[in-house]
Amino acid sequence: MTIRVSEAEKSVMDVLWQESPLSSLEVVEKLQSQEWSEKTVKTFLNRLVKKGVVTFEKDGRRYLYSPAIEREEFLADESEGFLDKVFKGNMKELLATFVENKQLSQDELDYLKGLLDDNKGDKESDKESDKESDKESDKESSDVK
Amino acid sequence: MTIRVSEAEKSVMDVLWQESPLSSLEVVEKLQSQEWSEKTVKTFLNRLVKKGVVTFEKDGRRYLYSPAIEREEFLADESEGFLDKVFKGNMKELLATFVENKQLSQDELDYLKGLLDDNKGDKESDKESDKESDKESDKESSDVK
DNA sequence: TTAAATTGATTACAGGTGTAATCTTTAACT
DNA sequence: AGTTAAAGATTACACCTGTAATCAATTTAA
Repeated sequence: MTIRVSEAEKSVMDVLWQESPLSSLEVVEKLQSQEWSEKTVKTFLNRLVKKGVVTFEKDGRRYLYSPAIEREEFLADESEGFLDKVFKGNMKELLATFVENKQLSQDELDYLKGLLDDNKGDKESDKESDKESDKESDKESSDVK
Repeated sequence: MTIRVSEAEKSVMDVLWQESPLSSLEVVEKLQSQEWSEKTVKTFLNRLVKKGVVTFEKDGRRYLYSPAIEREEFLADESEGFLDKVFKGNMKELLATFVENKQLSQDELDYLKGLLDDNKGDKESDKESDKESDKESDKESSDVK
């Protein structure tokens, strides 16, 4: 089940999630830091298309690529898998590991507390909203799906 | 980075972390749910030893295996990697994904709040691991890959 | 003491992944 | 229209992983 996307391929997905559609060369450019040959990146794009997580539309001789799955959905999937595989589903232990090991910043702490409050109040409702990641300082109402 | 332990190998580590030392057959037993042949499990033990994350002592004809790394250390490593690779280091987004997607139980929420309070008290001091500290540094550069 | 059984070591093999190079097609230039 | 250069498709190849089977050494049973 759940889509299998390798590490390197994830990097490619990340650039497409940032902006799309993009030609293969544009993707290559955005991945300069990885020092991958253009050929390598094209291989990844190819594999991603085969896996059905990236689509493309023709534009003359070249393709313009776009993600076929949403980032949030993907992250949720990955997180679920990580929780199960590494922490055997023990959410408390996972949280403890992150909180204790990473020494959260005050900002992150506040953010998290906000999340908790929302979450608690939310316990019964079921709403739809749209947020974008990264909200500095105080947060108000950011909840997703 | 550092230690690379595959999924299947992690399952083996899990049983050794639960109890050790164990003979290969005891490990196989504890992994019945996985429906792996005894041969398969032995392969994993072998690879884990080669990777330096499991040690053994001879007991007559057979080996008794034990983890060579601590579970907490391993979890921290994995978590760090997950944060970086999947969330590109964005801790807030990671937390949000877990909290929002998993609908934490009241129990988990309380637990997390407790963690946060502890963590906050820590905010100015500069100490290391306070929790379950049984820190015996057996620095043995056993690293693969 | 030999044979049998058990245990770890070695080998196998296909599918995924990182990392490309080469092949093929076709838009584009002369 | 023919040639070419660029884009995607195909092929390559070694290492990792899942999943074992077979080999070899050695303990134990006959």
